[in-house]
Amino acid sequence: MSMGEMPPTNSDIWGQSMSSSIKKCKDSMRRRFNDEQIKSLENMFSTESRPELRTKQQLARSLGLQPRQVAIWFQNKRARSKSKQLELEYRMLQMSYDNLGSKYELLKKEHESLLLQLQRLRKLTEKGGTEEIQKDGIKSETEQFAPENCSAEFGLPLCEDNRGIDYLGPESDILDMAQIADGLSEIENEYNYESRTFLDNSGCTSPLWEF
DNA sequence: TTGTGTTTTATTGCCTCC
DNA sequence: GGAGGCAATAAAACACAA
Repeated sequence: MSMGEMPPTNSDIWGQSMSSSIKKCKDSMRRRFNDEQIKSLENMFSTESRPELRTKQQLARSLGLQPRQVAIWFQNKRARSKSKQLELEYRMLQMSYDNLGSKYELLKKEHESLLLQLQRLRKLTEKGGTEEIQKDGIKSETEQFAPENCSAEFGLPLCEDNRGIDYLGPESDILDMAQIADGLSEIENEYNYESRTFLDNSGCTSPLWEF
């Protein structure tokens, strides 16, 4: 096509009644819509993604297109829009998943540290208290578990209120805690199993899922 | 220039709704 | 049953690196 030559309009190309040979020929002359046409179509789409037949006919007339072309454009546009939306949702879910994963790892570490603490405490109670240990010149257990030492000892973040090990209360309570620790170990197995399936839980109400 | 990947326009076949 | 929508797909148009 020479520079000054007018390109065939889309309505010239897309007659409704065409023989297959003509259709093939005209098919090979397919043109993309021009900027003005795209702009108008986009404008209409932004206000109404499924316009009525009459609206599509009016738009087609004003743009020099066949109504069918306009209908198809809207159909394709809806499909593109939907896939973009899906892509966006996928990215958001991915971010949420990563976020949840790192949170889980933190909780797991904290859980392991707590189990370790309980094990040490259990040993302490089995040995019969702190006096014997102090006799051997070893640092007293209460000293070891002082809040200021907890973090360095176990790699465990201190409690927000810095209650540390004192929070556990008297030794009779510690015995109960040791029993709980046994239960915890069993629960941990289930926990690990559930952690593999927690994302399947459609009833999850965590705010992490709400953007 | 050409090979390749992406985008855009159009078709086909199936489904739903009135 | 016809109209319109959607998913899948074809094929032309386009972009771009080598």
